[in-house]
Amino acid sequence: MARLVRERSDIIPLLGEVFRAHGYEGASLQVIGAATGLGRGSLYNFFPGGKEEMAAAVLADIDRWFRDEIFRALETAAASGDPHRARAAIEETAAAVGRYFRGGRRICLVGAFALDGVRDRFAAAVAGYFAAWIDALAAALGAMGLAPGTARDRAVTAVADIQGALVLARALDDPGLFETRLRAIVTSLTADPTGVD
Amino acid sequence: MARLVRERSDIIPLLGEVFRAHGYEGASLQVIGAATGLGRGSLYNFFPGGKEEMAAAVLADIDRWFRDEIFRALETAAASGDPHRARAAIEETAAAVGRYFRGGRRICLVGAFALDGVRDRFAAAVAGYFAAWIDALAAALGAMGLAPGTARDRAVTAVADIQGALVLARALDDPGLFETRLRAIVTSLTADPTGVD
DNA sequence: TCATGTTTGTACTGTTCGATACAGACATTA
DNA sequence: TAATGTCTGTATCGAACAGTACAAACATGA
Repeated sequence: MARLVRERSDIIPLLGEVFRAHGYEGASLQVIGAATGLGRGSLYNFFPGGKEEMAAAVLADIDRWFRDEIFRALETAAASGDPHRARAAIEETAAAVGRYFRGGRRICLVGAFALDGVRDRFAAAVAGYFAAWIDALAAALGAMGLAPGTARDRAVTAVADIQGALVLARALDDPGLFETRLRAIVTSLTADPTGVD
Repeated sequence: MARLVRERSDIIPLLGEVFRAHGYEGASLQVIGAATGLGRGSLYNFFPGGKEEMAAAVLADIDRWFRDEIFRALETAAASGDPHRARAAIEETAAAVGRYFRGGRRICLVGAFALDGVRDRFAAAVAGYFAAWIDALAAALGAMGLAPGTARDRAVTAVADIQGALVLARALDDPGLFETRLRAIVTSLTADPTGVD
């Protein structure tokens, strides 16, 4: 049993950047090979299911990262029942999200897939990612004292607005727009949650 | 000079729906042919530049529609200097935008292209579309009494948020989410603009 | 050093891609 | 009806596509 010279997990982030740069259909095996430094043989060794398995692995990796770094922190803070911890978690995870998207220079691959023609093929992964994000954020907002319905509405709004900021920042080629918007989104999310604070 | 049996302009909306459904790369000439009922010969007769010219024509058509139906109404109302006309124009054009996007069942092709790998090829058209939208909306908000900087910030926010609502509605396969968000966006846009109203 | 199973590059498969060539069908004008 | 120029379907092109086959190269454990 020889040890793996290169780990499958080392390749997935590279694949993610390739799909971000070229889209699913635009990321040919030639492009993927050039970006990863792997030949077809290696790629099919790691991903027998071909490009579809590569994209699924990338989506799963993104999902795992957000669960570990964002959603869990929000839910842990929410479970504590401490409004201040919940608020702090929202602010800290928002900063982490800002770093993840490279201050607007990186798009959300899940959002891009949602608008792409391949949406149907990955519909479950796409929907699950956003649903988990909304659930985690709503839990934290609930711990801050908001009514469940209000918390959910605000969570949906915040997640949607982040996506919109990424779209517009990319469209106008203005990453700063994303950072400005992200700050405003967090501010409106954490400011005066109960109306009586 | 024989009369055109089929107009080029009749085909462009069909092309738009094909690109929406399959993405740029995913919309092969075979798919395009099936959707339009035209053979390769006809398609290249109307669009000698091939698929890239088709997509450019679609983007130009979308741009023209928004200029005619949305931006002009906003700017005309803004030019009147009447705050009530400006506010009414914002509400009316928002309703028109909602109808355009079929209540969240239709994506924004320009936004989708912004996130796609073909972004660079159509960067000017994509940026121009959103810049014009922001300018028109900012003008109307200015006529409502907002300071230029505030008006622009709110316009950027509204346009971004609409895009985000479209992304999330698509991702969660929940068109109603778009309609709810659109109403909220308009409300926050037109409510208490000056802070002293 | 040898045996074992994994990883890798190369060559190749059939298919589909965007694009072209072109002859015939067509509507309109003369 | 004949001439004219536009439109359209089919056949076909070379290139690129996703995916397969397979033998050499490799790291490891014995």
